Order: sequence, then structure tokens, then C-alpha cells
Amino acid sequence: MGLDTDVLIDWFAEVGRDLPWREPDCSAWGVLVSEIMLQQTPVSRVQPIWLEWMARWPVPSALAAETTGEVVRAWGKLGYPRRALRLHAAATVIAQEHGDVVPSDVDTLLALPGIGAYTARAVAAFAYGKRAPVVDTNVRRVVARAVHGAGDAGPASNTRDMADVEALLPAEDAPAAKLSAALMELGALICTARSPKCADCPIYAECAWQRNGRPEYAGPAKPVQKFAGTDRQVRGLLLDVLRGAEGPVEKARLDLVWHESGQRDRCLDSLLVDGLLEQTRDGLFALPGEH
DNA sequence: CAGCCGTGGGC
DNA sequence: TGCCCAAGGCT
Repeated sequence: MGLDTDVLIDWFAEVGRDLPWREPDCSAWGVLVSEIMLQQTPVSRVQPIWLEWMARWPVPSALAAETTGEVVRAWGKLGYPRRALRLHAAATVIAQEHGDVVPSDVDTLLALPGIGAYTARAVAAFAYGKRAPVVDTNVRRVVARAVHGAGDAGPASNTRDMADVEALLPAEDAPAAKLSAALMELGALICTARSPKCADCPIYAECAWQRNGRPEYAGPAKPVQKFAGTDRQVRGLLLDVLRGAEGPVEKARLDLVWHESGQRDRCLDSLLVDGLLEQTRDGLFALPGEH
């Protein structure tokens, strides 16, 4: 027995959050920016930054005209700052090759930097109302429980996961796009990773996980990412100095953020390689384009 | 494909 | 408190 898509769509219309990028007049550019920012970053932290960006860079060409350093600075502490570089690069391609219009075609979107299987389909569905299997961590969890009766989703398998969701989508574009948003919202608000709120679930009666007696997750243990002491932490500390500085800084200033010089220098070098930092002629360090 | 890439909040 | 988690993508 399949899920009741009408119930989910109605539930979303009733209790879905009023997020600014869901407003009917939000541009496709606004949707794209939100999707990139929301990759691995919670809604509550994205929202204020997204509002700033939309006021400052309302079209792709406006962002493209900015230095990458300024974009990285405006990215603030959303995390994974390479996303800011990729978004800037995507905006440049959109401005130069697509007439400043965010593409609506999945394959064209996939060709843009920073846009993968999820984001391409999310933009097609949420900005353009298209039917496309939108598979994120929320949707994978909802499908694992409600459809497959498992306690949680196992390791991601792009092909299989998209086929699962594809089978749930209504034939028509508009309801399919609404269902995609509803599945994500259900995973975010009700069918959460920890302590799911099953009493409030609109598809409780059809849920295969309930029918199975709510079995524990039985798949392989998920790899846990360390953070303390990793290059990721050190890179974050280094970049944070530059975000807070007016202009270029001396290396001695950067040396203060981490005790181990080998790791520190390796991280500094990797930031230069990534294009998140630049070195000035006189050996100072700066955000790219800001010297 | 496994591992890496930031940051902060909740339990 | 430490651990888990959050609208992924890239190599």
C-alpha cells in the first residue's frame, strides 16, 4: 500500500513553515541560494543570511560582480565556505551563459558548480514546479520508515533512492513538486532522526514502520565524523581571523589560532589552494580580491 | 565509494 | 559533557 500523497500535500499546505524562499514571489535565484546554504546547515542559521543576500544580490549577475573574498565574508559562519565559492562560480555561469536566468532543466543545473543530484532537482521542483525525485536526508528517512518499514535509512544509494521516490510522485508536475516539499517537511518536523513525533504524523495509519512494530535501525553503523583537532577545525579558525579582519593580516596573527605548526601550515596552504585565501605581494594573507 | 569539507545547537 | 545531527557535493 502506497502513501496517501493527497494527505501529505494537504498536511504541508496546513502546517508547512512559512520560509521566505517558499514565498510565491521568491525568484528561482532565491531558491537556488537557499538550497546551497541549506546543504548541511540548519534553517535557523540560514534564514538571516539568506535575507541579507537577497537584498544585496537580487540576481546572479550581482553576486558574480562581487569579489570572492566579499562573498566568503558575507557567507559568515554558515560553514563549508567552499559552497560560497561554488555559488559565486555558478552565478557567473548563469549570468554569462544563461542570460542571468537560473536554468530549469535538471541536466543543465547539474553542470553548475556546487549543484549535485539533490540541489538540481530541488531547484527544478521548488523554483519551477517540476516533477523530479528530490532526495535529501529527510526524504531518505521518511521513505525508509513509511515505505520500507525500517528504523532509519541505510547508506545512500543515489540511483536506488531516487527510484524509490520517483515511484511515489504523482504524474503531474504541480502535485509532484508539492509532494516533494511535503516529504522533506515531514522529515524535518515530524519524522525526525531522534524522537520522531509519530502522534502528529499525517500518515501514521499507513506507515510501514509502525506496522512492523517500530524496529530499531539494523543497518551498518554510520561513520561518525570527528571535528575537534581536525583540519576542518583549523581551517575554520584560520578563515575566521580573515573574516573578522579589515584587511590583510600577518602570518604571526594566524599562528595564534593553532598550536601545532605543521597542521597549521598545511591548513593555511590548503585554503590558498582552494581559493579561500590569497597571499599578497608582501607576504600578508587576505580574503581573495581584498588587497 | 569512503573520506573530507565548518559550525552550532540539542539532548 | 560528548555525541549526534543538520535541505550535500566533490574527489
